[in-house]
Amino acid sequence: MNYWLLKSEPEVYGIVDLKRDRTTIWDGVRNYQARNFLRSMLPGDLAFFYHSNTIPPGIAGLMKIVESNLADPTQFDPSSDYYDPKSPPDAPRWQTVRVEFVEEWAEIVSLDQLRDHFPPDDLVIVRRGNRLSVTPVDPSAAEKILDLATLKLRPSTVMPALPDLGSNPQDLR
DNA sequence: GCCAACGTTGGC
DNA sequence: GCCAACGTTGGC
Repeated sequence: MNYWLLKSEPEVYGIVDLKRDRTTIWDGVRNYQARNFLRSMLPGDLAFFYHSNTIPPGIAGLMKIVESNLADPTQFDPSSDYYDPKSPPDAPRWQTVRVEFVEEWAEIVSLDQLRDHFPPDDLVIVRRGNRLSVTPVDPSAAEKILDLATLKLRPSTVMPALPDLGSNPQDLR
C-alpha cells in the first residue's frame, strides 16, 4: 500500500465536494510526471487531499484509490478545458484514478505545519518551487502526517493543562 | 497582484 | 537537440 498527495483548489473541487460525491474521477492532470505517478497507483492506496491556492494551503483530509489506470474521459471531450485533440482514442495519453472519500479533518494540516515537521528531502510538497499536483509520500512521512491530523481531531487528549494564571489578563505579563 | 519556478512549444 | 519565448502554478 502506498501513500500519495493530490492537490486541488478548493474553489474548484475541495474535500467538501468529495465528501458530498463520495467518489470521483481525479481528472484534468496534464503533466507527464504527475500522470506517471497516477499510473502507478493501485486500489487501496491512500491519498492526502491537499488544498492549494487557499488560505492556509494544506492537507484537508484523506481519500482512498478505488480504481486505477482509467483513461481520463476529459481528454476526449471537446467542451472540456482538458480536451486533448492529440490523444489517440485507441491509445489514450492521460490516465487517472477513481478516489473515494475517507475523512475530512477537523482542521487543515497547514503547509506551515508540514514545513515545521519535514525537511524538504522528506516531503515533496514542502520543496521550494514544487508544482507537481500528484506526488508520492513515503510511509514514515505519511504516518507522521496522520499523527498530526489525529492531534487536530482530538485536541483535548493532547493539550496540557494550563496553569491558572488568574482571570485578569494583566496578570499574564 | 506579484513573481519564482517550473513545463511546454516551436523555430532553427 | 538547443533554447528563447511563452504559459501555468501556487505561495505569498
